[in-house]
Amino acid sequence: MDLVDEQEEQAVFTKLEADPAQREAAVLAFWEEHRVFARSLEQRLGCSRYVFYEGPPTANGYPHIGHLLARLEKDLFPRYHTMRGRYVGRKAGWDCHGLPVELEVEKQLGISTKAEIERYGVEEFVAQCKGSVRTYIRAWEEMIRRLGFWIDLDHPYVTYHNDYIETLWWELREIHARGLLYQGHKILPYCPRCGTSLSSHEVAQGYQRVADPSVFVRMPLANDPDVSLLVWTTTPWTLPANVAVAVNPDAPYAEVAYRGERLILAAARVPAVLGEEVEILRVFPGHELLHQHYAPLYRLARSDNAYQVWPAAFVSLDEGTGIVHIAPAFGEEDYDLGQEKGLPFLQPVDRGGRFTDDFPLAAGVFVKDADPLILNDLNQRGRLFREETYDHDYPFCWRCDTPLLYYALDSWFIATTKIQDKLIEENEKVNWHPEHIGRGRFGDFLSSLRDWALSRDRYWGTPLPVWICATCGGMRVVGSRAELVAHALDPDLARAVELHRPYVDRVELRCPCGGVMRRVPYVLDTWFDSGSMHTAQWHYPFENVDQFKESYPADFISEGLDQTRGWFYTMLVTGVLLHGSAPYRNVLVTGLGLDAEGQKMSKSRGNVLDPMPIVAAHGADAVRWYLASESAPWNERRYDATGARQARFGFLDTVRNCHDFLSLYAEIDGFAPSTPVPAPAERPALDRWLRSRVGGAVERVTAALDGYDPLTATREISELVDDLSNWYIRLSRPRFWGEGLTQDKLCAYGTLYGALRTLALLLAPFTPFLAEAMWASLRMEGDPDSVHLADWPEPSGRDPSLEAQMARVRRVASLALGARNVAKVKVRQPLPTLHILRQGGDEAIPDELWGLVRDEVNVARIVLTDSLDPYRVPKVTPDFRRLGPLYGGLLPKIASALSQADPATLAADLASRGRIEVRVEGNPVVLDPESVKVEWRPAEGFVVSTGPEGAVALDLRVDETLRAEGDLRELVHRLQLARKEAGFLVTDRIEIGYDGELGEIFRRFADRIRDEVLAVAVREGALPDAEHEAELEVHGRAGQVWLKRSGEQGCQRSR
RNA sequence: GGGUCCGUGGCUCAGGUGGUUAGAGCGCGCGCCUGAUAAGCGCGAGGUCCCUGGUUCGAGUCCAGGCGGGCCCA
Repeated sequence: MDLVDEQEEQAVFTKLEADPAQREAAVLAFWEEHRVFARSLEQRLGCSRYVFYEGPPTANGYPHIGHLLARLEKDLFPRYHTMRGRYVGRKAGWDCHGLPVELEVEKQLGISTKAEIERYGVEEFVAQCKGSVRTYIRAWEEMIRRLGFWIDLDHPYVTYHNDYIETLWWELREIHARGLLYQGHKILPYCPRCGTSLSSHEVAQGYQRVADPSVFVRMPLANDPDVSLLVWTTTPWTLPANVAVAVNPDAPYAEVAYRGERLILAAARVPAVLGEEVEILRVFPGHELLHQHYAPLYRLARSDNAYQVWPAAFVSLDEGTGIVHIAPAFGEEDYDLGQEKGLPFLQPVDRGGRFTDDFPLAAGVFVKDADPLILNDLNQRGRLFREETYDHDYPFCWRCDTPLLYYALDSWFIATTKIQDKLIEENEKVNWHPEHIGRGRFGDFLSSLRDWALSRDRYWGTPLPVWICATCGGMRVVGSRAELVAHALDPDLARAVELHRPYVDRVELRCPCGGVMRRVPYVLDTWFDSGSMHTAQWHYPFENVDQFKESYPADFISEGLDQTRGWFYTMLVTGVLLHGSAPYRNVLVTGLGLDAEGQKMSKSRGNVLDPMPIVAAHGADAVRWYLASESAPWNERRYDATGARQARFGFLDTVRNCHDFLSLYAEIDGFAPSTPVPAPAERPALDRWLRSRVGGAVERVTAALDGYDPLTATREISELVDDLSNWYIRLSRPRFWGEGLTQDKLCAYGTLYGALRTLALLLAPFTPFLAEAMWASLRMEGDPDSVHLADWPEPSGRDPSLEAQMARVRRVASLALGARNVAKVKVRQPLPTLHILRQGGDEAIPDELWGLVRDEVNVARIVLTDSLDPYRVPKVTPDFRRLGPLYGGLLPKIASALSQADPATLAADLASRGRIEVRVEGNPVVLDPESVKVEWRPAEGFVVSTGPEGAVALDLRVDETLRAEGDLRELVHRLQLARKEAGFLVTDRIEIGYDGELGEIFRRFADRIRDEVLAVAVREGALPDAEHEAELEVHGRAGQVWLKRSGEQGCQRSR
């Protein structure tokens, strides 16, 4: 199927392919063959830009349905703004470096430690990383193409390419030039499995709730061993490295007697830790404890300075004992205190997280596994006071799930804290959707910034471009390939070298002092890669200076909520550092994907839903529409496979049916887009209404998309389609049935055609395939060959008062059909009158609109009335619960009196005088409205339907004329069914023979029957050569009919 | 412990600035229609709007507290 008529002849409407897979395959081929994406860009060259940045997928796993939502937004808005006349460049990108990729390769190779990687060979390992990345990129490309996500996959930025890395080097030299790059020895979260530190935004990805030990130990005072300091920790494995304890010097501490021993702890903590069963011996300020020595748990430190009490501001009185265990190697505050007080630094744990021989009790044991050994030992030695468990959140490695340890490490940092104010200021200019992310989650993060720990002790990443002189210690941050070559001992090597480990490590530089400089062994936090794409995607400043300048900052980015601390953050930092302003203006945050049980979808949990089978079954449009229309983008959502199914059958197929309805009749009538039709203002009210209705939808969809609210946009489109299908087309069907292109029919064609055209345009960003297929059918000469090359529609033809009147008329029709339903009277049976309770504005509604109700409800006339009381009767009964206590035994008599009184009078009195009076045993009884219940029942021969939006009464009294009319319609219906059973075409002319009691109807309505069922002859008696024969019964009158096709077939078609 | 979002019929979700009888789709039940027909339409059942207080003539909506869940941070 080719979507375009190559001869550029008058386009002819075609039924749309019903199978989504085939339809979309044809559209994809069309896009490919006619370079539609490229042309959608080319035709906007020179127009104002709408700048989009692609957040690069991490090429270390297959895409799942949770990734689709952000991808959809990233396609939808660029498509929309392209149609609005902007140039929306969309460079794809791939995030290729980092631990995740190394981890994948480790798994494939069946290894898990850095030592094994070294043995395997870094060169080969890095090559494997590259290969792994390519595999996943291909899978992503396939998904992106199939879903109709338009992004330039042929010219992506790739974070492992030399050019990309060169820009990153340039950035680091800039940062260094401003004095913001430094090397520090800090306590950092460290993954012992991966053998590297993590930055705060990485740590943020991996908190889990776990039960850890909560341990109290005794530290007997050196000068009074009968008294022990009570110390609390949740990490028993750090106790061997204890070198001090800290107290709050200004807080009161207590010495207490507890079960025969004497303990010291913060007075405020006594009740929580020791309960009631305690005797307070004395209370004294914390500073009295300062410099007291205590007996260590393990004497690993030899210094005299060890094992005494120090003051510290961070000591909390909200938990623990107010006496804090200090191990400088394992905590940031501990480390700082150690530096300040010159405490010994014990590090009995190696880089793999195992105790060293310095601590023989658990040498070689992973620290977390050593907890029981240590606790058991302390218990035996009488130092363990209490052991409990404690539920809290503890950070785990975001990729390999190993518990992180806090470790003193050498690392390179960017001093983000120095630009904190600027970051906050720039963030305030960003338009966040939803708004609360920007000030809440993200704003909070910015106000509690730490310096960015940039270096990683790994292999597959951007090499940190820092060379250090072995002789003088001098340092150079290399900012370009040229600079590398200029200072290299071997310039040829430097010119050709791949900017990766281990190759780049072989490049040595000459130091001004004459010494040799070697590169430090680190690679960068991979977030620095993706976070720099605003600049590095262009290889700026080495190339594309103009490109860069025209596309900074982005007008629009959209990624998942989990990128708050990831890409959103690192982009902001690098953008502000290098260019002095936020790199994006509008951020649309998408919610997380959960599985059907509400669990976060993630590769490690194994609960990911592969979108491709769903796409194969229901189509990309169905998945897209489902994602866009289900909920606000930022809501987290549970995915289930039925969503796309519903979108397909509930929405897309309705759209398709609307289109196919047009094409069916247009083919019969030979209507084409170029066929002249009456001007919109000349058309019937129904047509003018639809035009206004479409114009309103255009207005509202446009406003919603301008406000980054795709949910409202889809809702507007859904309602439009519903109105189109269930009101306009339904009511207009008879207009298409008659023969020939009458004026009215031309009006209907023109209107329906125009509505479908606009609908295709509105749908284009959301369901680009269906929109394209519709456009291929609907486009006229001079139109672009793709809907995606067309301009977004302008609202036109608005007539708000007509829309309001139509809304009113529809509600009346709905009430009336409800009434028929209650009365169980088929719509085929005409009824005499519909009485409508008058509302404000009803007088102004033209009869043309009421006529639609008349036809829809099948009544002879419509009457507006100020009261429905003539068509219903009240029934007044006492409120037994209320009156019982008052009247007791008299109540049944009151009830009987009420039932005998004239109900209409009672109701009228109640309404006009607010009370009613009945006589019971000769005495008057007065009842107020609260004492009675009034139920309304329809009067004999009527049915009344009321709702919040109005009320109608339907007269069910059918006279002989109407009865006969009903018979006719029933008979015609049966004959049409018989035609269909016989397998005749809709346009076939037939002959009919009849026999039996039915003859009465045939004789009375012979002409009308002929017209309705396209019969050329109707006569009594069997047709000898009948093609079809049927027994029929209409309202008790039985008979037989014979059908055959006549010679003059398909005259309508042949015209 | 802090921040933030969410908690509305069986399911998935809407419900600006508080205002009659709280909606939609799907599912379910009952019908209608039959020249869009492996389509179309209507009606109905089904809800303590998480809980408790408060403000108000009036609270799903505003305020406070709590409970449950998600995410993020300590």
